[in-house]
Amino acid sequence: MTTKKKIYRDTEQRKEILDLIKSRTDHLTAEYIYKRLKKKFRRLSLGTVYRNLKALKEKGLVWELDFGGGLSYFDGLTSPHYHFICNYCQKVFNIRIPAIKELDYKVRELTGFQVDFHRLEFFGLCDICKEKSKRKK
Amino acid sequence: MTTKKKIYRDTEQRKEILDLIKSRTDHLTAEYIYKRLKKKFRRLSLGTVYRNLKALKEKGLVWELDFGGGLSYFDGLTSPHYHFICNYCQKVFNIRIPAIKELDYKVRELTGFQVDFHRLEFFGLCDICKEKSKRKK
DNA sequence: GGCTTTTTTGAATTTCCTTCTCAAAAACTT
DNA sequence: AAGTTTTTGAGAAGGAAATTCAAAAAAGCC
Repeated sequence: MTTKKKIYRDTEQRKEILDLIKSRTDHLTAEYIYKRLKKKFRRLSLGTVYRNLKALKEKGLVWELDFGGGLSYFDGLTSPHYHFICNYCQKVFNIRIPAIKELDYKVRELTGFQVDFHRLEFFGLCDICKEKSKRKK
Repeated sequence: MTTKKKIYRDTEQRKEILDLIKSRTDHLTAEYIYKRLKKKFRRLSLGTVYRNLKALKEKGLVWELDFGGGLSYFDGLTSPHYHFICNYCQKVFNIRIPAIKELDYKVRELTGFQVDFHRLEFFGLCDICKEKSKRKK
């Protein structure tokens, strides 16, 4: 089984998708990216967006985030970090705590498994939604 | 906006789905539960399984786990705990470390958000798959 | 126990997100 | 510039979960 190295070509579409994701700190869905870039590439297709997101993910240039609910979000921040998801507005925020490697060691001790990495997501209310819910009471 | 309390009736199907999940420490998909119980209820439909899983989740009797990949797993262990997913066999294991509340406090300090809970998942190779990959080298 | 009301079921259909197919277009190679 | 391989757009296909609706089952009531 020889793993043939996949060669990626440079296309305008791929470049723009990456630029859009990297230009933002929030997290975009394929659908959103499609709608945004449709203005520039009038013949863009959704399939192309999905294909490129997959390619960019394979190259390690973006992260795919899946918090359940059947929707994927794409994150341009690819250094280890965690996420916060607002239970009210569903927005996703980057949490800049460096990855806590000790957690992996602990699980390795407990289970004997080979622990490579972990994912950590926080849930609650973001500052805006927190204010809103306060006013309602 | 008055939230009407949903009344759940006791049905054989619902009871058996819950019993099956609670009787196991591994994590079951809707499809698996359907196939298992189809033997007992010959006219069972997949829709019924999905409907009941949703109801049981709402009642807090089971957890729905979604690790990306578009498939949900159901967990009968509903006290706070973490998970380990084997990157090779895709099996999900319960990790019995008590929830680390300090993480939530830290994020609250950092962001000002209201942090209710977190989810923590570890990835790597389980003992069986670790052995297999060793032998292959 | 019967009778009424409300929920649940099975079966099929529908929705939603994502992947795939394939001919035409674009990007690399030499 | 010609040949080779990848990528594109458009639409079809896939797959998990949700939904629809008439019939069946459960709970409430007398």
